[in-house]
Amino acid sequence: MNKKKEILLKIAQLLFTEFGVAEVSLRQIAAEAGISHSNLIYHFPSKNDIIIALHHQLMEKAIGLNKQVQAASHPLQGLYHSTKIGFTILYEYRFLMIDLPHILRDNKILHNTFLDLEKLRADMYLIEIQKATDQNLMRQELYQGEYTGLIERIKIFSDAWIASSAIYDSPENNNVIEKYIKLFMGFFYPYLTDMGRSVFDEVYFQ
Amino acid sequence: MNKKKEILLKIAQLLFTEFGVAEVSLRQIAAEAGISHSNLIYHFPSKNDIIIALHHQLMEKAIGLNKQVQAASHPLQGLYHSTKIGFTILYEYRFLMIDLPHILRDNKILHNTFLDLEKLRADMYLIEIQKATDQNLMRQELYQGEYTGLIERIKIFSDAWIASSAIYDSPENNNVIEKYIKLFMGFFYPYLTDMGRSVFDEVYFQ
DNA sequence: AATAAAATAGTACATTTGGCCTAAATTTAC
DNA sequence: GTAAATTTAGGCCAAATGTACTATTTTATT
Repeated sequence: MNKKKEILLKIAQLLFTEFGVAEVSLRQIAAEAGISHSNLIYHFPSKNDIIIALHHQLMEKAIGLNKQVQAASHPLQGLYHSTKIGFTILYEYRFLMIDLPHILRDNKILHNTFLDLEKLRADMYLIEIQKATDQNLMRQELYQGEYTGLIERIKIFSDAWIASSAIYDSPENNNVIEKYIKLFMGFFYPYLTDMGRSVFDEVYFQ
Repeated sequence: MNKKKEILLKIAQLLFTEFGVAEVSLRQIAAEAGISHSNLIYHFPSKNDIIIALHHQLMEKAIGLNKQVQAASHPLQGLYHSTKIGFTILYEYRFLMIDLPHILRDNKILHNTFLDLEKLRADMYLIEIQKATDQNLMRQELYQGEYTGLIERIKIFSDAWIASSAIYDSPENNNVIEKYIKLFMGFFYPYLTDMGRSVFDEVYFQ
């Protein structure tokens, strides 16, 4: 990726975050970058191209940083750390999440990428939960599909917390990430065994 | 409310649902209604006025229909029925939920109305949970603020399931409401006592 | 240094959109 | 039946936006 393009993307990202994707025009981005409208178009023919490039950046970061947390001592710790990192990265690119339904509607490629990624994540959660039940950290299902349902709820939460934050949290609040990580971890608590809870407390309150 | 205005609102609602609020212009709505652009503006000076009117309709319906479920025999039943009705109404006006962050950002009045309503709902949930623990249908909190966290997650889910559905579910799927009601009810299951679970199964699988 | 490629700016155009004003038509009220 | 009001339509304007084309400047390559 070109140095110049990265600067332009950074500016676009900041504007999108502050005003929303729909409210920012290519001309505004160009003005903010101190270049001409035509020049911006030379680099990114349309707003969609900018969004795709930013989305690509996000994916790269997510993959890169996730490698650091492969070796977790137990499932709950891995869950906690990958959540923390994932949420932090996502928050940087929160304009994507706030506009998610629109962006994906307008963009078949991103939509498919997104669906693939979500599928991977769902599988990952299923494996982690499986590990946790094997190690007697989480209890067995009380009914068929209980944990599948949990994962569905988790997915919705993961996609939605940023939009929710935009509605409920004041812009000055800079503890939002912690707040939503805590809420996220709360999803698992009622499924934990006694042993699971003591491990959980240990991980969570280091 | 004027008869003519109601027709116009219905048309706007359908267009918003199909294409999204941002993508529909006043001229399109007017064209669809078979009237002139100026005439539509005579009734609704701006798109915002249409959105506010539709939001008002939604509130009226929600209040009206909720009166029918005041007398529930026990907390879980009340929760289930009010969820069912609430979700059904909300789905009719799903364009509001899909665009929620944008609409509320552009509209201080709606934003405040929304926050007030969410506060009421949170209180309602707290009361229902209190009732359920008193009647030994739900267990006591395992830690301070456990149920407050649950309610927060429930709120996010309630605000987000429609947007999530727009991403994950195919448009032909007309069982989405049932799907998300089921997921919603799953929030409570791990907190239920043995007695609570038998009551739950009774309510849920009538 | 010369030449090709890449980057930048300027301009112009068509389209869309919200807003505004005026005039005609229709309905309502007396 | 007539006057007043409400409702409707048409036209016009200004701003914004995406898009395309051309010309100039800068950078890279040899």
